[in-house]
Amino acid sequence: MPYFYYLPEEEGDIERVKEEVTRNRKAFPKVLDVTTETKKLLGHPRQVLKITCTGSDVRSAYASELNRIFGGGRSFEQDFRLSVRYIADLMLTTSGWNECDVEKIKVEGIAVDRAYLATTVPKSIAQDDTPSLRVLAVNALTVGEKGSARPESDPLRALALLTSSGKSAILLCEGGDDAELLRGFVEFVNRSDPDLIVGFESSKVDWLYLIQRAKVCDIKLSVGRDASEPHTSVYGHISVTGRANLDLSDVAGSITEVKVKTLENVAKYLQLHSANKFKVIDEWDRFGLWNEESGRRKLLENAMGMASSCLELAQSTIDFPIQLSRLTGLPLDHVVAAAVGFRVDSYLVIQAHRIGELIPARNDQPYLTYQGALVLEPKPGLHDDVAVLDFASMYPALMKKYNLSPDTLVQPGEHVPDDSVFLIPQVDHRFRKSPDGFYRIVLAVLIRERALLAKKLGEYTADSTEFRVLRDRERALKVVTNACYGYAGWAGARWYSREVAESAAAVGRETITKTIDKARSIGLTVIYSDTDSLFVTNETASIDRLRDWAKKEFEGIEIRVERVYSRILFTEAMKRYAGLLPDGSLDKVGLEVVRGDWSEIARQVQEQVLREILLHKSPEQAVEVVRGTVRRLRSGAVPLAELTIRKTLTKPIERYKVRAPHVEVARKLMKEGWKLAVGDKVAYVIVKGPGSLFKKAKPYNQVKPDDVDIEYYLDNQVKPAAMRILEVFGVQERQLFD
DNA sequence: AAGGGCGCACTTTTGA
DNA sequence: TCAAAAGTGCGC
Repeated sequence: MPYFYYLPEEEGDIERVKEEVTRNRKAFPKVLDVTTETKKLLGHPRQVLKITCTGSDVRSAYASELNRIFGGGRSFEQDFRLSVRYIADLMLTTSGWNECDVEKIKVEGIAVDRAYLATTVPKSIAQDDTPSLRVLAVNALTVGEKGSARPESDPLRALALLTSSGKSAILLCEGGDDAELLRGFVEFVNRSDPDLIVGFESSKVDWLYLIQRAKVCDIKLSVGRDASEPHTSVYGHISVTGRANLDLSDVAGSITEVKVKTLENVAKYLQLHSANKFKVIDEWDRFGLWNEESGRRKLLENAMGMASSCLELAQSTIDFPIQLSRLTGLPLDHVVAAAVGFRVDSYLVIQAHRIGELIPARNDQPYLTYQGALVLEPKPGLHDDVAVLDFASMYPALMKKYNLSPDTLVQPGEHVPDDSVFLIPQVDHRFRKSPDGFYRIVLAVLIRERALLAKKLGEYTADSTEFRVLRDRERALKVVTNACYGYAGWAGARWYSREVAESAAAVGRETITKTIDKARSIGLTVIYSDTDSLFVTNETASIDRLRDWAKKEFEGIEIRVERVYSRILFTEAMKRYAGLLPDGSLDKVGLEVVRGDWSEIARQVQEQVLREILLHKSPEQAVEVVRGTVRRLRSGAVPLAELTIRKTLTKPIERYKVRAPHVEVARKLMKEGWKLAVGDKVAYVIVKGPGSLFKKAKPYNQVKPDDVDIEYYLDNQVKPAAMRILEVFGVQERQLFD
């Protein structure tokens, strides 16, 4: 049954409140039971009332009513969804196994193999295997005559469907009526009865379109296991009852190596077999293709190729979200859609419940910034044989070590013995050494579990199923552990504490500063440092000494050699460098070449320059390479695709205060009927013409090769990308041009 | 019905 | 003409 907690302002009031809630049936008609319980509020035991109701919808109203009558009291957990309540109370495993006694029953209208009535309370059991799940991949083809397709008037042209058991269908809309297509979709889903439904950007594109079209055609999109229709739910995802509907672009979002996150790019990066079976075809090219036979065939083949890639992507990546779901207690479809902060939040809620803590509501606090990490100015130039040392999980380790937590924070002015607290340098916050704070309790569990898993991993070979399960579980633990620091500093967090985050950053700075000083004092050259890492000359004896020193000095926080560069190049800029790894590959950090907002031609030329420099130490050759690119550009031989610049719309178009090129292009496209939303990338090319740059930016598909402003690309793309590196070697700009 | 933190580099626009 | 502000995307 739904319940919430009420903590009166004065402890003595508890009986009075209890009496009121029990007797006043007029104000609290749906109260079922009231009991007194001992819970903890930030570690302090408190007597609270547990008020059980007959409906979940009245809890918030009753909580406010109590506040109105008694004033000053606080209520807790009145906004919990019942499903969350159930999972937390029974400590059930999400996306895992739980056990209970059952009786077989018959139910109507629910598409399941068998139905049982639980006769005992379910209990989580230690069983790790994942059953094989039926997967359905969906890809919708929309075509708009002028601009983006509009669900109010444009029918859904086709729908590619493919299941893990190999059934496939392309549902086509002939003429203007897609009602038959929609009915076919509902039938296909129900016949194949998938556990997972997957797509790419499906919550933003495919489902929205399907739902809208179903409304227009007055068709019930009964694809849930209870024949219900899809509905929008938390974290902006689309929920299908009884099935997990996953938008795989959420999974792809965490792959930082892929800059433009199209299905095509993700599939290629992951080397999926299906990667070459399709190409993402831009919206504006579709209308032309759709209206001629070979084009239409291509579009349909492509749609099926995308569905097959979605299926493969789901099968190859689903294990990690499953482990993340188990760890955080969020259902699979929620955990995929939820941002990092909400994953941590859910994990903490369950842990808090486990130790009897009252769970505060999420409420947006006023936002205060604080000083963060330390970055050292690099020593510019080429360096041979450089080791990168770093502290493993520095912030969580420090939060645990110094017991940084809202419940251990000593208020300013509060008198406590100096030796009973950790005094944090620079920021002067104090934290009690005991008892263990909430973050310490939670982080200790996370860190211990992870160490255990790492050990267990060694017992299996890398190709075994067990290994993969354990590795994904370890990754889930890592993600949640490392996000705790950011979570603590997030104003929307339930356990938000600027002091905690600020202190973690401060002890982080202290730790790395001490280590830098020590490294220098024992003769290591420190070339660069950022947050928790140290780039030093690779002298193993001294590094071992530093490691031993750190082990003693920081007890429990270890330095490891993360990697060694045979050769590394720094400019004067922080957070930007490139290194040569022993296997001959280049590691590029922060430079234009890894940024998504530079043209391909600029990135290419920088990559080539870096190669010449790092592999052959030859600025002269590098200059030749750039000159070659300059000639190619001038001759008009560089295709438009390499000149396209992409920038993201980070807010609604009307909120922009500045006429930036990508914003202007977005405005133009929207006027022409294209749909653009926050998060979309705008692709443009700079063309010849007078005036500011924003006047010369054109949508890349509307540009003819002769229009391109080659001078812009020479001066503002190729030159800066190349000179960023070459200026370190004294190369002059004019050497790049004739 | 939502999206962890700060530090830094860099381009382009804006406004004096 | 120039510094500040806006905007983006990166590193950790």
